[in-house]
Amino acid sequence: MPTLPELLRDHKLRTTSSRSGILGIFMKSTHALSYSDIEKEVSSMFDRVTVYRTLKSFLERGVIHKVLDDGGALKYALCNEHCQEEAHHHDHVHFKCTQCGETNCLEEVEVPGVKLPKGYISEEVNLLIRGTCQKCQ
Amino acid sequence: MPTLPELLRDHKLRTTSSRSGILGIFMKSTHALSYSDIEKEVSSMFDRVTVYRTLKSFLERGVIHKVLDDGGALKYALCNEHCQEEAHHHDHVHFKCTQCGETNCLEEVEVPGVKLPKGYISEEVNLLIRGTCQKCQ
DNA sequence: GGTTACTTTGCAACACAGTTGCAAAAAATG
DNA sequence: CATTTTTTGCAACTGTGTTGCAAAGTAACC
Repeated sequence: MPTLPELLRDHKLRTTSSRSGILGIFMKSTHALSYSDIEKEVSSMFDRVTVYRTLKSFLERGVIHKVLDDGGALKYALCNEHCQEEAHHHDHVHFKCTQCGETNCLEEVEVPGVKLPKGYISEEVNLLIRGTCQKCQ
Repeated sequence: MPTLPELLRDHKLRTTSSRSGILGIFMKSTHALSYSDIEKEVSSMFDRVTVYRTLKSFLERGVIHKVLDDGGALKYALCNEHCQEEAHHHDHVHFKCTQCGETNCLEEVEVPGVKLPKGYISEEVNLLIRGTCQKCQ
């Protein structure tokens, strides 16, 4: 498991205070974060635009990936070993709790193979399950 | 297959020109529609707010369902027999073409069963596959 | 058909997500 | 430490989606 500055260097990103700050938030979070989740923690330190541009850099370099949401705002989560640059399979299973609103990446659950009609070529599979999580019962 | 006014009546919605107009657009479309797709066609007839409120009514009464999108705007599509009020299983497989941007409901493809870790209770499963469609190769 | 009750519409205004251009500040490189 | 390149902050903007309120429309009943 690489350290924070290593993670930035590995993805060819300069170390700046906003990148360290925002990456740190991702590293200590157990669930996917929306822009506003991040804003809340860093609004006094960095400009809105900087937060968005930092997220964009992280996405482009494969540090984080998008997590779909049903209607609400897009969320973001750290990539694990399985979705790094080389392997890059980017198939994800996410669980959104309708009670607490948290979205978790379910690493344990494997994406089931889907047989597409002929002519369709799959690049990325995203499975979003809505329901109730352990904490909220 | 019910007619347009029947469809409205079946879902306990009054017949108004905006509902007829917008439902008509859904009925003749082969793919999921975003708000702006609809806006383009009806902006001269109805106010923005009316379009949003019509979509909201359709969602609440089960005429249409949300179609997830990766980052872009949310889309909407007509419910078929499988996702009507009673049965209401609401599990969907959608395919978004990264070339043309169109999103289709894949009725033929069945949602694969997913084994969740204990404690998670599933209510709705949404599978979004990104890739290239038949038309765009 | 006309009156009443209730729903829907349009307008104005707002909240939030996300983007772009540009000049100033901060990194990396020699 | 000077130069090049990247990153940041500010202002301004686009787009999605919502809310309050008064006016218009729909349905239902006499």
